[in-house]
Formats: sequence, structure tokens, C-alpha cells
Amino acid sequence: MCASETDNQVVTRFAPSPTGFLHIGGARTALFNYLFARHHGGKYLVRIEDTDKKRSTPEAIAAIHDGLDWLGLLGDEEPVFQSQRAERHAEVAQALLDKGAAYKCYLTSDELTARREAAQAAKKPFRLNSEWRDCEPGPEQEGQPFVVRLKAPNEGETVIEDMVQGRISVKNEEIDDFILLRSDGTPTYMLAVVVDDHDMGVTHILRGDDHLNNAFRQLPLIKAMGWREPTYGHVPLIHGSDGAKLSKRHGALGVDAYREEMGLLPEAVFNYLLRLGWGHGDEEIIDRERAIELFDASGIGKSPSRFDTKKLLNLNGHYIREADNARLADLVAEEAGATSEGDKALLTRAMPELKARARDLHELAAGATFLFKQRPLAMTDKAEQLLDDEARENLALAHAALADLPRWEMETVETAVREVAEKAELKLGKLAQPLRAALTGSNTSPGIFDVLVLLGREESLARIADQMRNAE
RNA sequence: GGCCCCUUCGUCUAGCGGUCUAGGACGUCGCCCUUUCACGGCGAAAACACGGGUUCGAGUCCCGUAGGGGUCACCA
Repeated sequence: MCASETDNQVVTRFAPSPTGFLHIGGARTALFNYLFARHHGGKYLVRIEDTDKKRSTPEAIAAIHDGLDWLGLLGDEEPVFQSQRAERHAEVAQALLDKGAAYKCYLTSDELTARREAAQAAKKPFRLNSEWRDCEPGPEQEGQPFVVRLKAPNEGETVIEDMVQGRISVKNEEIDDFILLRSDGTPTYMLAVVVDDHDMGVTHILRGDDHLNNAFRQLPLIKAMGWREPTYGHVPLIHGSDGAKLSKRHGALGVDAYREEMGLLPEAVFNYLLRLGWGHGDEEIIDRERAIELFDASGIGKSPSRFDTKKLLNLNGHYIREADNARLADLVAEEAGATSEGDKALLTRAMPELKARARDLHELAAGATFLFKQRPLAMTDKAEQLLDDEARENLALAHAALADLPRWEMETVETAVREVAEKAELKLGKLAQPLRAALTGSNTSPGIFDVLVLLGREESLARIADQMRNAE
């Protein structure tokens, strides 16, 4: 690859802070960055923003990694850990100081708080005006703690051509002299992001629009260093189903909860997240390959969207039906009660019938349990109701007919059962429902002939015998 | 409160001045298929927040109003 190609390559990044699990909004941000990079043939990176040592945990880092892995959104390179780059950050702060683009501010946080509260009490907007901005420290400052602040411009305005929001401008007087280096010498997020994005060669930044204001603060820093400005795209946030900020109640769960508790398939979450805040004509079912083909910032909506579990579940049902049978069997084997390899093979064989009836993996597992139950089967209330005296007598008729079958196949069992119903002048349902109860212990299941074939001759006849009663 | 952003069916969205009697999907309701439950098929109800402009013509452009969101840390 030649240099000019490298220069023009799109580089995106997902930069979560490891203070908790990977939540749905973060996952979508990762997805958008991934797709944007892939679509443009670029690179997608992950950076862990663990500048805040107090709030960052190894558990969170692991959870984020697992979540990204599950969704297939791991970075193209090993993740960068921001905390390991503190020296570089400090170096840039020093460079800014040398250029006169930053200054040491000896205001303590107590003083700051006092001023802020005073302004609030006077109902005036608080804007920091540090007297240290244009003042050299005197001898009495010797050895006193200080923070390094950026000397942000006070006049004119800063304009962003945002890929999502369009042209936005903010007056520079609104932009404060934010802190680059804390009084303990450690870099703040605001410094670290800019330095890391530059060093990593990030060209396009897609992030939640809660960062929109930050862009206006980061730009002066980028300009002061003479670095290339990245192209921003601030994506509206995801709200809960009630329109309020996402809370635990409605979707602000870790991605692991989507997998474990909700029983979702990663491709379903992928597709759902893609369509939340992004659209392309009438297309709804979009897999990874198609998404890479279609994804572009122009398709991102400008208004916040609400999280809708029903639609997610519907999509999940679709992807379950599309999924490979053996894979699904693997996924639900334990929960369904399949223990041996033979059980798993049976589960795989039953899967075409089972998967049409489930929207999530737990439903799928529940629908499969009848295959592995031990006789005599426990009946649900509704199954019990199906098995009145007449039904039990009819079961005996079916048992007799089935027991004589030379071959136990879909066609033969179906013919036999239908003949029994016909001879006894019963509607098929009058025979099928009791059979279903006897064979599965439930009133709902796959088609009764499928059940018969799946269970096999021996088990089927035994289960029927368990419930039948011979006519007096 | 200051600043910034947003506003099409309940929800996600299509729409980029005339093709909109506003399209699709989820959800809801009805019908069909049918041995149950699903799947599938068909159909219905359901939206351009409001008020002014601009224009021959506005869901589409501009300005207000209302509502919603974001942000104002030595957090990220």
C-alpha cells in the first residue's frame, strides 16, 4: 500500500469508557463505526477510555470485549488503552503550554465551586474567566498545585460540518477553557480523545450526540496543534419505550442480557440496531453483508429513537427461522434438556418444526423439552383437560392402529391416525389433541405427525399407553 | 436557566417542491390456511405538532410557538 492510499483511508473508532457493561447505545455506536469503515474500505478501531481509574474496572473491559465479540464488532487491531498513553498526553499538554495555547491555572476546585454557586444564586450564567489565562505565575505560586487549561478563543465562532446534524455553529465565547491536565498531572478525557484520535489516524468520528458540545471544545485544541480536523457525525441517542432516557427498565441492559436473558441471536440485534436511527428505503431485513454495502452517514436520522422490544423480538424470530438447525440445537440443548449426542441429533432433526414457533431462544428451548421428558409425562392443566374419558378411549384406538404399522414414517402414521378418526367418526382434532397431550404433556406442539415421527415408535406408543384407557 | 439539536401512523422509518387520495416494517384488529400453537397469505384502522410566511404549488424551504432531547465537572 502506498502512502497516499494510507492518507486517504477512512479510519473510525469506537471508544467506550469501561465503567459498566456494553449497553445498547454503545453497541449501536460501535456498529455504525464498523459499518462506516467497512463501507468505505477503511479501518475500524477500538479504544478503551479508562482515563478515570476510579471508575474503570477490568470486569467492564471484559464485558465490553465480550459484547463486541458477540456482535462481531471487535476492532481490526488490538484495542488501545488510553490510560497507557498518559505520558504522550502530558507531552502534548506541554507542547500547548510552550506554544502559549494553554496556561497554568492556580484556581482550586473549591474556588471554582464557590464561583459557580455564586453565579447560580445570582441567576447568571456561569462562565469561567480564569485570571491566570493572561497572567504569569508569581513567586507565591511556587509549589502550588495547578491545572493546565486550554486557551480557547473568545471571539468569532466555531463551525462544524457534521455528517449527521449538518452545519452547526457555536459562538466561541460559549466555549470555556477546559482542563487538559488535572492538578495531579493526569490527562483529562478531553485532552486524551483528541491526542489519541490524532495518533491513531482517526478520520471519521461517529458518536452519540451527547458529545456534540465536546466537539466544539476539542476543535480549538486540534487547531492549536495544527492537526487535521476529523469529520464528525453525532448520532441522536436511543430513548426508552416511554421516551425518557434509557434506564434499566427498558433496554439499558448490557449486551450480555440480550443474549442470556432475552435469548436473542446476534444477527437479530445487529439488524435491529442498524435500523434504529438509520434507514435505507423500505429495507428491513438487512444482514451484515448488505449492511456494509448500504451503510452511509446520509441514512442516519436526526431525531432520537425509541427502543422497541417487540420489533427486536420479531426480527429475532425471523433470524431464528433462518438459522442453521445444528447451531440452534447447540444453543438450546442444555436448556431443552438434551444431554447426550443422540439427544442433540434429535433436537437438530426437530428444529425445522420447532423454530417456526419461537421468537427467542428460551421459547425455542421450552418448545423442545417434550422430546426429552421422562415417562410418565406430567400433564399441564390444559393437557389434562384434553384427556377426558372419551379422549383416553380414542387414544387406545390410535395406539392399536399405530402399533400394527409395518413402517414408522410421516406418511404411514398420518394415514393410520386419519383412518382411526374416520372409522370412529371423529374430527381429526378430537383425536389429534389428546394425542398431543399424551405425547407432549402439553396442548401446544409441532404438528402431531411430526411429533410421532420425532419421538419414534417405541417412545410414542409408550407415552400413548400411559394415558389411554380401553373401552369397557 | 444559557447554549446546541430534534419534531411524518403507538414505535422504527420512506419521503430530499408537483408522481402524497403520504409508502414500508413492528405492534393492534379482522379474514384465510389448519390437528393445537406458531409460520405463512390477504385486508383494515392508524401520522406530516401548531401558526405564519416564500412559491403557481410545501410533509418537503424560511421564521415563530409548543413539545422533546442533549450539554453546561480536576466524569467520560
